[in-house]
Amino acid sequence: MTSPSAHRLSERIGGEIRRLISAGELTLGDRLPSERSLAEQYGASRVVVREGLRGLEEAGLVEIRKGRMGGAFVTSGSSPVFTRTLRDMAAVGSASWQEMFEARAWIMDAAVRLACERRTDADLAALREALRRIRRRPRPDDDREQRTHEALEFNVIIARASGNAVLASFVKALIDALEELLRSGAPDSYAPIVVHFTRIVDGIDSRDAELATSAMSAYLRGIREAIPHWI
Amino acid sequence: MTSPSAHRLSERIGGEIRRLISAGELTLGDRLPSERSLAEQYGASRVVVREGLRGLEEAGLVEIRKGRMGGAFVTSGSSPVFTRTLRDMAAVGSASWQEMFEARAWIMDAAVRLACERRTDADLAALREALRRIRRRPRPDDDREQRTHEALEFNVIIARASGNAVLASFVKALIDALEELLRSGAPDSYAPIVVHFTRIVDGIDSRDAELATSAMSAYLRGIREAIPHWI
DNA sequence: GACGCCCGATTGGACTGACCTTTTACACAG
DNA sequence: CTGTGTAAAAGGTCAGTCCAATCGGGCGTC
Repeated sequence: MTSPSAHRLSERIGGEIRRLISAGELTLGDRLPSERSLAEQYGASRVVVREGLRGLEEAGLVEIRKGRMGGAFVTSGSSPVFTRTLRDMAAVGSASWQEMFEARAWIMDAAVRLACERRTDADLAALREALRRIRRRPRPDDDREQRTHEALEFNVIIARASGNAVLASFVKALIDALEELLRSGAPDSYAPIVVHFTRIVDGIDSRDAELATSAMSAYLRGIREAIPHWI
Repeated sequence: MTSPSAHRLSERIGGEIRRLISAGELTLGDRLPSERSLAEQYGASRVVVREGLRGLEEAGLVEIRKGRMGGAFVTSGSSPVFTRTLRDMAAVGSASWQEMFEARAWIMDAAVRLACERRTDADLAALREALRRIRRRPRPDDDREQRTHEALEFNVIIARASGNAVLASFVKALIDALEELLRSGAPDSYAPIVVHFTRIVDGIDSRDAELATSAMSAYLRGIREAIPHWI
Protein backbone atom coordinates (compact mmCIF):
# COMPACT_ATOMS: atom_id res chain seq x y z
CA MET A 1 0.00 0.00 0.00
CA THR A 2 0.98 3.65 -0.26
CA SER A 3 3.26 2.19 -2.88
CA PRO A 4 6.93 2.93 -2.61
CA SER A 5 7.37 4.28 -6.12
CA ALA A 6 3.81 5.50 -6.74
CA HIS A 7 4.15 6.30 -10.40
CA ARG A 8 1.46 8.91 -10.32
CA LEU A 9 2.39 12.28 -8.95
CA SER A 10 -0.96 12.67 -7.22
CA GLU A 11 -0.34 9.40 -5.38
CA ARG A 12 3.06 10.55 -4.22
CA ILE A 13 1.54 13.71 -2.83
CA GLY A 14 -1.34 11.82 -1.23
CA GLY A 15 1.15 9.36 0.24
CA GLU A 16 3.23 12.19 1.61
CA ILE A 17 0.23 13.66 3.42
CA ARG A 18 -0.74 10.18 4.63
CA ARG A 19 2.70 9.89 6.14
CA LEU A 20 2.28 13.22 7.90
CA ILE A 21 -0.94 11.95 9.43
CA SER A 22 0.68 8.63 10.35
CA ALA A 23 3.56 10.43 12.01
CA GLY A 24 1.15 12.48 14.03
CA GLU A 25 2.28 15.75 12.50
CA LEU A 26 -1.25 16.21 11.32
CA THR A 27 -3.99 15.25 13.73
CA LEU A 28 -7.73 15.20 13.89
CA GLY A 29 -9.24 18.52 12.93
CA ASP A 30 -6.07 20.02 11.51
CA ARG A 31 -6.43 22.01 8.35
CA LEU A 32 -4.11 21.39 5.43
CA PRO A 33 -2.77 24.25 3.32
CA SER A 34 -4.87 25.33 0.38
CA GLU A 35 -4.63 23.56 -2.95
CA ARG A 36 -2.71 26.47 -4.35
CA SER A 37 -0.17 26.41 -1.53
CA LEU A 38 0.29 22.66 -1.74
CA ALA A 39 0.73 22.91 -5.49
CA GLU A 40 3.50 25.42 -5.02
CA GLN A 41 5.00 23.48 -2.12
CA TYR A 42 5.21 20.21 -4.05
CA GLY A 43 6.05 21.90 -7.34
CA ALA A 44 3.01 20.38 -8.98
CA SER A 45 -0.09 21.69 -10.65
CA ARG A 46 -3.31 22.22 -8.76
CA VAL A 47 -4.92 19.37 -10.66
CA VAL A 48 -2.67 16.68 -9.25
CA VAL A 49 -2.87 18.12 -5.76
CA ARG A 50 -6.64 18.02 -6.07
CA GLU A 51 -6.52 14.40 -7.16
CA GLY A 52 -4.30 13.52 -4.24
CA LEU A 53 -6.65 15.20 -1.80
CA ARG A 54 -9.67 13.56 -3.42
CA GLY A 55 -7.98 10.22 -2.87
CA LEU A 56 -7.51 10.98 0.81
CA GLU A 57 -11.11 12.10 1.01
CA GLU A 58 -12.25 8.89 -0.63
CA ALA A 59 -10.24 7.02 1.98
CA GLY A 60 -12.02 8.94 4.70
CA LEU A 61 -8.87 10.62 5.97
CA VAL A 62 -9.77 14.20 5.18
CA GLU A 63 -12.92 16.16 4.62
CA ILE A 64 -12.89 18.91 2.03
CA ARG A 65 -14.85 22.09 2.59
CA LYS A 66 -15.36 24.96 0.21
CA GLY A 67 -15.26 28.69 0.73
CA ARG A 68 -13.13 31.00 2.76
CA MET A 69 -11.50 29.12 5.63
CA GLY A 70 -12.28 25.99 3.65
CA GLY A 71 -9.76 23.35 2.71
CA ALA A 72 -8.94 19.79 3.67
CA PHE A 73 -9.47 18.89 7.32
CA VAL A 74 -8.18 15.70 8.90
CA THR A 75 -11.07 13.49 10.04
CA SER A 76 -11.44 10.02 11.44
CA GLY A 77 -14.13 8.71 9.14
CA SER A 78 -13.53 5.03 8.59
CA SER A 79 -16.73 3.03 8.60
CA PRO A 80 -18.20 4.94 5.65
CA VAL A 81 -15.37 3.51 3.60
CA PHE A 82 -16.09 0.01 4.90
CA THR A 83 -19.77 0.48 4.14
CA ARG A 84 -19.15 1.66 0.63
CA THR A 85 -16.78 -1.22 0.01
CA LEU A 86 -19.30 -3.76 1.27
CA ARG A 87 -21.92 -2.33 -1.07
CA ASP A 88 -19.44 -2.46 -3.89
CA MET A 89 -18.73 -6.09 -3.10
CA ALA A 90 -22.42 -6.83 -3.29
CA ALA A 91 -22.74 -4.83 -6.49
CA VAL A 92 -19.92 -6.58 -8.24
CA GLY A 93 -21.11 -9.94 -6.93
CA SER A 94 -18.14 -10.88 -4.78
CA ALA A 95 -20.33 -11.06 -1.68
CA SER A 96 -24.03 -11.57 -1.04
CA TRP A 97 -26.42 -9.94 1.35
CA GLN A 98 -26.80 -13.24 3.15
CA GLU A 99 -23.09 -13.35 3.83
CA MET A 100 -23.22 -9.85 5.25
CA PHE A 101 -26.08 -10.85 7.46
CA GLU A 102 -24.25 -13.92 8.64
CA ALA A 103 -21.01 -12.03 9.21
CA ARG A 104 -22.87 -9.49 11.26
CA ALA A 105 -24.47 -12.23 13.35
CA TRP A 106 -21.12 -13.80 14.21
CA ILE A 107 -19.40 -10.53 14.90
CA MET A 108 -22.30 -9.41 17.05
CA ASP A 109 -21.94 -12.62 19.01
CA ALA A 110 -18.34 -11.74 19.73
CA ALA A 111 -19.25 -8.15 20.50
CA VAL A 112 -21.90 -9.19 22.96
CA ARG A 113 -19.50 -11.46 24.80
CA LEU A 114 -16.89 -8.72 25.00
CA ALA A 115 -19.51 -6.20 26.07
CA CYS A 116 -20.45 -8.50 28.94
CA GLU A 117 -16.87 -8.32 30.17
CA ARG A 118 -16.06 -4.71 29.52
CA ARG A 119 -19.14 -2.56 29.33
CA THR A 120 -18.74 0.68 31.22
CA ASP A 121 -21.55 2.41 33.03
CA ALA A 122 -21.71 4.87 30.15
CA ASP A 123 -22.17 2.00 27.70
CA LEU A 124 -24.92 0.58 29.82
CA ALA A 125 -26.63 3.95 30.03
CA ALA A 126 -26.45 4.32 26.25
CA LEU A 127 -27.95 0.86 25.82
CA ARG A 128 -30.77 1.55 28.24
CA GLU A 129 -31.46 4.90 26.62
CA ALA A 130 -31.60 3.33 23.16
CA LEU A 131 -33.85 0.60 24.47
CA ARG A 132 -36.11 3.17 26.09
CA ARG A 133 -36.40 5.09 22.84
CA ILE A 134 -37.23 1.93 20.92
CA ARG A 135 -39.81 0.91 23.51
CA ARG A 136 -41.45 4.30 23.75
CA ARG A 137 -42.00 4.73 20.06
CA PRO A 138 -45.62 4.18 19.08
CA ARG A 139 -46.34 1.92 16.18
CA PRO A 140 -47.81 3.89 13.30
CA ASP A 141 -46.68 2.68 9.92
CA ASP A 142 -45.35 6.03 8.81
CA ASP A 143 -42.16 5.85 10.83
CA ARG A 144 -41.20 2.30 10.06
CA GLU A 145 -37.98 3.51 8.56
CA GLN A 146 -37.08 5.35 11.72
CA ARG A 147 -37.88 2.33 13.85
CA THR A 148 -35.82 0.07 11.65
CA HIS A 149 -32.98 2.53 11.96
CA GLU A 150 -33.22 2.58 15.73
CA ALA A 151 -33.28 -1.19 15.95
CA LEU A 152 -30.23 -1.43 13.75
CA GLU A 153 -28.43 1.31 15.58
CA PHE A 154 -28.96 -0.69 18.74
CA ASN A 155 -26.58 -3.25 17.30
CA VAL A 156 -23.96 -0.60 16.80
CA ILE A 157 -24.29 0.58 20.38
CA ILE A 158 -23.70 -2.95 21.61
CA ALA A 159 -20.69 -3.23 19.32
CA ARG A 160 -19.25 -0.04 20.74
CA ALA A 161 -19.75 -1.41 24.24
CA SER A 162 -17.40 -4.22 23.26
CA GLY A 163 -14.56 -1.76 23.64
CA ASN A 164 -13.11 -2.87 20.32
CA ALA A 165 -13.18 -0.13 17.71
CA VAL A 166 -12.39 -2.53 14.88
CA LEU A 167 -15.32 -4.80 15.63
CA ALA A 168 -17.51 -1.74 16.14
CA SER A 169 -16.49 -0.38 12.74
CA PHE A 170 -17.21 -3.70 11.06
CA VAL A 171 -20.64 -3.89 12.65
CA LYS A 172 -21.42 -0.29 11.81
CA ALA A 173 -20.42 -0.89 8.21
CA LEU A 174 -22.46 -4.08 7.93
CA ILE A 175 -25.47 -2.46 9.55
CA ASP A 176 -25.34 0.55 7.27
CA ALA A 177 -24.94 -1.62 4.22
CA LEU A 178 -27.85 -3.80 5.28
CA GLU A 179 -30.09 -0.92 6.29
CA GLU A 180 -30.93 -0.06 2.74
CA LEU A 181 -32.19 -3.56 2.14
CA LEU A 182 -34.04 -3.85 5.42
CA ARG A 183 -35.64 -0.48 4.88
CA SER A 184 -37.50 -1.73 1.88
CA GLY A 185 -38.57 -5.01 3.36
CA ALA A 186 -38.24 -4.90 7.10
CA PRO A 187 -40.49 -7.10 9.18
CA ASP A 188 -42.96 -5.40 11.45
CA SER A 189 -42.55 -7.87 14.24
CA TYR A 190 -41.94 -5.22 16.80
CA ALA A 191 -42.80 -6.66 20.17
CA PRO A 192 -40.53 -9.72 19.93
CA ILE A 193 -37.59 -7.51 19.04
CA VAL A 194 -38.07 -5.44 22.15
CA VAL A 195 -38.18 -8.57 24.24
CA HIS A 196 -34.90 -9.77 22.78
CA PHE A 197 -33.26 -6.38 23.14
CA THR A 198 -34.30 -6.17 26.76
CA ARG A 199 -32.80 -9.54 27.49
CA ILE A 200 -29.59 -8.58 25.73
CA VAL A 201 -29.21 -5.47 27.85
CA ASP A 202 -30.02 -7.40 31.00
CA GLY A 203 -27.43 -9.98 30.07
CA ILE A 204 -24.77 -7.36 29.44
CA ASP A 205 -25.75 -5.63 32.66
CA SER A 206 -25.37 -8.75 34.77
CA ARG A 207 -22.39 -9.89 32.70
CA ASP A 208 -24.21 -13.05 31.76
CA ALA A 209 -22.75 -13.89 28.37
CA GLU A 210 -24.93 -16.91 27.83
CA LEU A 211 -28.14 -14.97 28.37
CA ALA A 212 -26.96 -12.10 26.16
CA THR A 213 -25.74 -14.21 23.27
CA SER A 214 -28.75 -16.50 23.27
CA ALA A 215 -31.04 -13.48 23.16
CA MET A 216 -28.94 -12.01 20.37
CA SER A 217 -29.17 -15.12 18.27
CA ALA A 218 -32.88 -15.41 18.92
CA TYR A 219 -33.25 -11.84 17.70
CA LEU A 220 -31.22 -12.52 14.58
CA ARG A 221 -33.06 -15.77 13.90
CA GLY A 222 -36.34 -13.87 14.13
CA ILE A 223 -35.21 -11.24 11.68
CA ARG A 224 -33.92 -13.79 9.25
CA GLU A 225 -37.15 -15.77 9.27
CA ALA A 226 -39.19 -12.61 8.87
CA ILE A 227 -37.44 -11.69 5.65
CA PRO A 228 -38.28 -14.37 3.15
CA HIS A 229 -37.13 -12.46 0.09
CA TRP A 230 -33.45 -13.03 0.38
CA ILE A 231 -31.97 -12.38 -2.97
CA MET B 1 -23.50 6.67 0.07
CA THR B 2 -23.28 7.39 -3.65
CA SER B 3 -25.13 10.47 -2.51
CA PRO B 4 -28.36 11.35 -4.25
CA SER B 5 -27.38 14.91 -5.20
CA ALA B 6 -23.58 14.56 -5.13
CA HIS B 7 -22.71 18.19 -5.48
CA ARG B 8 -19.45 17.48 -7.20
CA LEU B 9 -19.65 16.67 -10.85
CA SER B 10 -16.91 14.07 -10.60
CA GLU B 11 -18.93 12.27 -7.93
CA ARG B 12 -22.01 12.25 -10.08
CA ILE B 13 -20.06 10.70 -12.91
CA GLY B 14 -18.42 8.19 -10.59
CA GLY B 15 -21.82 7.36 -9.14
CA GLU B 16 -23.24 6.87 -12.59
CA ILE B 17 -20.55 4.35 -13.46
CA ARG B 18 -21.02 2.69 -10.07
CA ARG B 19 -24.66 2.26 -10.95
CA LEU B 20 -23.75 0.67 -14.26
CA ILE B 21 -21.59 -1.83 -12.41
CA SER B 22 -24.33 -2.43 -9.85
CA ALA B 23 -26.85 -3.02 -12.59
CA GLY B 24 -24.56 -5.54 -14.18
CA GLU B 25 -24.21 -3.56 -17.38
CA LEU B 26 -20.52 -3.45 -16.67
CA THR B 27 -18.95 -6.61 -15.38
CA LEU B 28 -15.58 -7.88 -14.34
CA GLY B 29 -12.97 -7.20 -16.96
CA ASP B 30 -15.03 -4.79 -19.03
CA ARG B 31 -13.26 -1.76 -20.34
CA LEU B 32 -14.81 1.67 -19.94
CA PRO B 33 -14.63 4.25 -22.70
CA SER B 34 -11.60 6.51 -22.74
CA GLU B 35 -11.47 9.62 -20.60
CA ARG B 36 -12.01 11.72 -23.68
CA SER B 37 -15.08 9.78 -24.75
CA LEU B 38 -16.57 9.86 -21.27
CA ALA B 39 -15.91 13.58 -21.07
CA GLU B 40 -17.83 14.11 -24.27
CA GLN B 41 -20.55 11.66 -23.25
CA TYR B 42 -21.20 13.35 -19.91
CA GLY B 43 -20.60 16.84 -21.24
CA ALA B 44 -17.80 17.38 -18.77
CA SER B 45 -14.14 18.13 -18.97
CA ARG B 46 -11.51 15.43 -18.92
CA VAL B 47 -10.35 16.56 -15.50
CA VAL B 48 -13.60 15.77 -13.71
CA VAL B 49 -13.96 12.46 -15.52
CA ARG B 50 -10.45 11.62 -14.38
CA GLU B 51 -11.32 12.49 -10.80
CA GLY B 52 -14.39 10.31 -10.96
CA LEU B 53 -12.38 7.40 -12.30
CA ARG B 54 -9.67 7.94 -9.68
CA GLY B 55 -12.38 7.67 -7.05
CA LEU B 56 -13.53 4.36 -8.46
CA GLU B 57 -9.96 3.18 -8.59
CA GLU B 58 -9.43 4.20 -4.97
CA ALA B 59 -12.54 2.19 -4.11
CA GLY B 60 -11.07 -0.82 -5.87
CA LEU B 61 -13.79 -0.99 -8.50
CA VAL B 62 -11.68 -0.27 -11.54
CA GLU B 63 -8.06 -0.54 -12.50
CA ILE B 64 -6.58 2.12 -14.73
CA ARG B 65 -3.99 1.20 -17.33
CA LYS B 66 -1.99 3.49 -19.53
CA GLY B 67 -1.12 3.36 -23.17
CA ARG B 68 -2.99 2.31 -26.27
CA MET B 69 -5.79 -0.10 -25.37
CA GLY B 70 -5.44 1.31 -21.87
CA GLY B 71 -8.28 2.75 -19.88
CA ALA B 72 -10.39 1.80 -16.87
CA PHE B 73 -11.12 -1.90 -16.41
CA VAL B 74 -13.68 -3.24 -13.96
CA THR B 75 -12.02 -5.31 -11.22
CA SER B 76 -13.13 -6.96 -8.01
CA GLY B 77 -10.50 -5.71 -5.62
CA SER B 78 -12.06 -5.21 -2.21
CA SER B 79 -9.83 -6.33 0.63
CA PRO B 80 -7.02 -3.94 -0.34
CA VAL B 81 -9.44 -1.14 0.48
CA PHE B 82 -10.27 -2.73 3.82
CA THR B 83 -6.60 -3.16 4.57
CA ARG B 84 -5.76 0.40 3.70
CA THR B 85 -8.62 1.66 5.85
CA LEU B 86 -7.51 -0.42 8.82
CA ARG B 87 -4.01 1.00 8.51
CA ASP B 88 -5.47 4.47 8.30
CA MET B 89 -7.48 3.84 11.45
CA ALA B 90 -4.32 2.82 13.24
CA ALA B 91 -2.48 5.82 11.86
CA VAL B 92 -5.08 8.32 12.92
CA GLY B 93 -5.45 6.60 16.28
CA SER B 94 -9.05 5.48 16.04
CA ALA B 95 -8.06 1.84 16.45
CA SER B 96 -5.07 0.05 17.94
CA TRP B 97 -3.11 -2.95 16.80
CA GLN B 98 -4.36 -4.83 19.81
CA GLU B 99 -7.93 -4.28 18.73
CA MET B 100 -7.11 -5.59 15.28
CA PHE B 101 -5.51 -8.62 16.78
CA GLU B 102 -8.49 -9.23 19.02
CA ALA B 103 -10.98 -8.69 16.21
CA ARG B 104 -9.08 -11.15 14.10
CA ALA B 105 -9.16 -13.72 16.90
CA TRP B 106 -12.92 -13.51 17.30
CA ILE B 107 -13.62 -13.53 13.59
CA MET B 108 -11.28 -16.47 13.14
CA ASP B 109 -13.20 -18.28 15.83
CA ALA B 110 -16.39 -17.79 13.84
CA ALA B 111 -14.65 -18.72 10.61
CA VAL B 112 -13.31 -21.95 12.08
CA ARG B 113 -16.76 -22.97 13.30
CA LEU B 114 -18.28 -22.26 9.89
CA ALA B 115 -15.44 -24.03 8.17
CA CYS B 116 -16.18 -27.11 10.23
CA GLU B 117 -19.70 -27.13 8.86
CA ARG B 118 -19.11 -26.18 5.29
CA ARG B 119 -15.58 -26.93 4.21
CA THR B 120 -15.46 -28.50 0.79
CA ASP B 121 -12.93 -31.07 -0.25
CA ALA B 122 -11.16 -28.35 -2.18
CA ASP B 123 -10.94 -26.23 0.98
CA LEU B 124 -9.53 -29.16 2.87
CA ALA B 125 -6.99 -29.83 0.15
CA ALA B 126 -5.91 -26.18 0.21
CA LEU B 127 -5.53 -26.33 3.98
CA ARG B 128 -3.50 -29.53 3.85
CA GLU B 129 -1.34 -28.11 1.10
CA ALA B 130 -0.68 -24.93 3.06
CA LEU B 131 0.08 -26.96 6.14
CA ARG B 132 2.45 -29.17 4.18
CA ARG B 133 4.26 -26.13 2.84
CA ILE B 134 4.60 -24.66 6.32
CA ARG B 135 5.83 -27.97 7.73
CA ARG B 136 8.29 -28.64 4.95
CA ARG B 137 10.03 -25.32 5.17
CA PRO B 138 13.41 -25.61 6.87
CA ARG B 139 14.20 -23.15 9.57
CA PRO B 140 17.00 -20.86 8.48
CA ASP B 141 16.61 -17.34 9.75
CA ASP B 142 16.83 -15.74 6.35
CA ASP B 143 13.28 -16.58 5.30
CA ARG B 144 11.53 -15.65 8.48
CA GLU B 145 9.43 -13.16 6.56
CA GLN B 146 8.28 -15.81 4.18
CA ARG B 147 7.40 -18.16 7.01
CA THR B 148 5.48 -15.48 8.81
CA HIS B 149 3.63 -14.79 5.62
CA GLU B 150 2.74 -18.43 5.17
CA ALA B 151 1.51 -18.73 8.73
CA LEU B 152 -0.65 -15.67 8.32
CA GLU B 153 -1.93 -16.78 4.97
CA PHE B 154 -3.02 -20.00 6.63
CA ASN B 155 -5.56 -17.92 8.53
CA VAL B 156 -6.91 -16.54 5.29
CA ILE B 157 -7.30 -20.01 3.84
CA ILE B 158 -9.32 -21.06 6.87
CA ALA B 159 -11.43 -17.94 6.52
CA ARG B 160 -12.12 -18.76 2.90
CA ALA B 161 -13.16 -22.27 3.91
CA SER B 162 -15.90 -20.66 6.00
CA GLY B 163 -17.77 -20.05 2.79
CA ASN B 164 -18.44 -16.47 3.83
CA ALA B 165 -16.71 -13.95 1.57
CA VAL B 166 -17.36 -11.07 3.95
CA LEU B 167 -15.66 -12.78 6.87
CA ALA B 168 -12.88 -13.87 4.56
CA SER B 169 -12.36 -10.29 3.40
CA PHE B 170 -12.27 -9.03 6.95
CA VAL B 171 -9.70 -11.62 7.94
CA LYS B 172 -7.61 -10.98 4.85
CA ALA B 173 -7.65 -7.26 5.58
CA LEU B 174 -6.74 -7.73 9.24
CA ILE B 175 -3.99 -10.17 8.38
CA ASP B 176 -2.48 -7.90 5.77
CA ALA B 177 -2.63 -4.95 8.10
CA LEU B 178 -1.01 -6.94 10.89
CA GLU B 179 1.60 -8.56 8.70
CA GLU B 180 3.69 -5.44 8.55
CA LEU B 181 3.89 -5.36 12.32
CA LEU B 182 4.49 -9.06 12.73
CA ARG B 183 7.15 -8.99 10.07
CA SER B 184 9.33 -6.76 12.17
CA GLY B 185 8.82 -8.61 15.41
CA ALA B 186 7.46 -12.06 14.76
CA PRO B 187 8.19 -14.78 17.25
CA ASP B 188 10.23 -17.71 16.12
CA SER B 189 8.23 -20.27 18.00
CA TYR B 190 7.81 -22.44 14.98
CA ALA B 191 7.08 -25.94 16.18
CA PRO B 192 4.15 -25.05 18.44
CA ILE B 193 2.46 -23.20 15.59
CA VAL B 194 2.63 -26.26 13.40
CA VAL B 195 1.12 -28.36 16.16
CA HIS B 196 -1.77 -25.95 16.50
CA PHE B 197 -2.28 -25.68 12.76
CA THR B 198 -2.35 -29.44 12.42
CA ARG B 199 -4.98 -29.72 15.09
CA ILE B 200 -7.05 -27.00 13.44
CA VAL B 201 -7.03 -28.81 10.12
CA ASP B 202 -7.85 -32.10 11.79
CA GLY B 203 -10.74 -30.44 13.59
CA ILE B 204 -12.10 -28.94 10.39
CA ASP B 205 -11.62 -32.25 8.65
CA SER B 206 -13.59 -34.21 11.23
CA ARG B 207 -16.03 -31.34 11.69
CA ASP B 208 -15.08 -31.09 15.33
CA ALA B 209 -15.66 -27.40 16.11
CA GLU B 210 -14.49 -27.68 19.70
CA LEU B 211 -11.15 -29.17 18.73
CA ALA B 212 -10.65 -26.64 15.94
CA THR B 213 -11.56 -23.55 17.93
CA SER B 214 -9.59 -24.57 20.98
CA ALA B 215 -6.54 -25.14 18.82
CA MET B 216 -7.13 -21.79 17.15
CA SER B 217 -7.29 -19.93 20.44
CA ALA B 218 -4.23 -21.78 21.71
CA TYR B 219 -2.41 -20.65 18.57
CA LEU B 220 -3.53 -17.05 19.03
CA ARG B 221 -2.69 -17.10 22.72
CA GLY B 222 0.78 -18.33 21.86
CA ILE B 223 1.30 -15.56 19.34
CA ARG B 224 0.08 -12.93 21.71
CA GLU B 225 2.37 -14.06 24.50
CA ALA B 226 5.32 -14.24 22.16
CA ILE B 227 4.99 -10.60 21.19
CA PRO B 228 5.55 -8.58 24.31
CA HIS B 229 6.09 -5.27 22.56
CA TRP B 230 2.52 -4.40 21.82
CA ILE B 231 2.37 -0.73 21.22
C1' DG C 1 -23.58 50.05 22.23
C1' DA C 2 -25.66 46.12 19.97
C1' DC C 3 -27.49 43.93 16.22
C1' DG C 4 -27.94 42.84 11.40
C1' DC C 5 -26.71 43.10 6.67
C1' DC C 6 -23.75 43.35 2.84
C1' DC C 7 -19.10 43.15 0.46
C1' DG C 8 -15.16 41.11 -0.92
C1' DA C 9 -11.34 38.05 -0.10
C1' DT C 10 -10.30 33.28 0.08
C1' DT C 11 -10.81 28.69 -1.35
C1' DG C 12 -12.53 24.71 -3.76
C1' DG C 13 -14.86 23.32 -8.43
C1' DA C 14 -14.74 23.24 -13.26
C1' DC C 15 -13.18 24.26 -18.01
C1' DT C 16 -9.87 24.73 -21.86
C1' DG C 17 -6.29 23.41 -24.67
C1' DA C 18 -1.96 22.17 -24.93
C1' DC C 19 2.03 18.91 -24.42
C1' DC C 20 4.49 14.67 -22.57
C1' DT C 21 4.93 9.60 -21.64
C1' DT C 22 3.65 5.02 -22.08
C1' DT C 23 1.82 1.27 -24.49
C1' DT C 24 0.75 -1.58 -28.32
C1' DA C 25 -1.59 -2.76 -32.88
C1' DC C 26 -0.03 -2.97 -37.25
C1' DA C 27 2.66 -2.58 -41.21
C1' DC C 28 6.94 -3.18 -43.26
C1' DA C 29 11.55 -5.08 -43.89
C1' DG C 30 14.54 -8.93 -43.50
C1' DC D 1 7.31 -16.13 -41.12
C1' DT D 2 9.56 -13.39 -37.85
C1' DG D 3 11.32 -9.53 -35.88
C1' DT D 4 11.31 -4.64 -35.54
C1' DG D 5 10.03 0.10 -35.82
C1' DT D 6 6.52 3.50 -35.79
C1' DA D 7 2.52 6.07 -35.22
C1' DA D 8 -1.91 6.21 -33.06
C1' DA D 9 -4.30 5.95 -28.76
C1' DA D 10 -4.65 6.43 -24.13
C1' DG D 11 -3.53 8.25 -19.58
C1' DG D 12 -0.53 12.01 -16.91
C1' DT D 13 0.59 16.74 -16.27
C1' DC D 14 0.62 21.56 -16.81
C1' DA D 15 -0.82 26.60 -16.92
C1' DG D 16 -4.25 29.94 -16.96
C1' DT D 17 -8.99 31.35 -16.39
C1' DC D 18 -13.36 31.73 -14.60
C1' DC D 19 -17.31 30.32 -11.48
C1' DA D 20 -19.49 29.30 -6.89
C1' DA D 21 -19.64 28.98 -2.17
C1' DT D 22 -18.46 30.58 2.22
C1' DC D 23 -17.33 33.56 5.96
C1' DG D 24 -14.81 37.49 8.33
C1' DG D 25 -15.17 42.06 9.08
C1' DG D 26 -16.78 46.59 8.22
C1' DC D 27 -20.62 49.60 7.77
C1' DG D 28 -25.01 51.23 8.80
C1' DT D 29 -29.16 51.36 11.45
C1' DC D 30 -31.84 51.21 15.55
